[in-house]
Amino acid sequence: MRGKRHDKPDNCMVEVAMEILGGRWKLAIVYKLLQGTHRFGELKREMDGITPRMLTRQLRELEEDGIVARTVYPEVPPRVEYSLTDTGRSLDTIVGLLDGWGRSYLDNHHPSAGPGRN
Amino acid sequence: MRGKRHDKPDNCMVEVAMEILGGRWKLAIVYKLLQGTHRFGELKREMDGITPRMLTRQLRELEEDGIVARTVYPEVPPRVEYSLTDTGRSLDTIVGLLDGWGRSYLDNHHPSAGPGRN
DNA sequence: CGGTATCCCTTCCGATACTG
DNA sequence: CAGTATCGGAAGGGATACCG
Repeated sequence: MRGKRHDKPDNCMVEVAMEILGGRWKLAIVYKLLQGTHRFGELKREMDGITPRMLTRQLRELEEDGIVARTVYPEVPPRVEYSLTDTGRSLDTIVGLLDGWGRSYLDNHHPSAGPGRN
Repeated sequence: MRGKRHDKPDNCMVEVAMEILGGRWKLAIVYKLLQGTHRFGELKREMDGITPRMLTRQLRELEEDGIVARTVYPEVPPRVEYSLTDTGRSLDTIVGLLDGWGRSYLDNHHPSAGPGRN
């Protein structure tokens, strides 16, 4: 999903969004940060199963793409806070709709009976 | 993005949507099909650079996930038409917003000057 | 606390050639 | 026309251990 950076002379710009948000934990992070600023450790604790390596990587990529802002406080012990940029906050509606869509998807395809190729 | 099928007892269902829509060509396909039913060859011609193998795979996965409906007409030469299910059409708003977001993202991060880690 | 470094496996996905 | 078969590279991402 990465590698070809947003070079889409295409008709449809959906893929641009996907290149930026397509990572395994990207939207989950944005979702958390929509609720407010978080420290590294907070995110790590609240995102079930993520390794520090992955959290760092995804945060750095979101930062480079202008979605997340990283603030380092020169204290001991170190404190680093992550928040959304304006661009990041502009994902509010979309993330909300995706969350709702996923929710109702799990309903309609009632997980009790659903096979779900696995 | 695939493999762990929609098993998210989590707080946020965004990842469910991502597992379904996260493929390289998935949303581009949905985007096309939102404009109406298409035949295999039509999609292939209109989606720049996609190989038949990839088109088949992504269509099949979308079908298994209940997004796309596949209709085979027993004719010679063969004709197969792809359209969206109700679930697929329910992505209309989201796809539109993602498209708009990608578009304005490319603007704000004016591609003329933007470095874009590559 | 907030990360890195290393290793390695899996999945994705593109190229190419072939088929009913 | 609408696919399949096979191959192989590359990116994504998890486990574990260590660092300033």
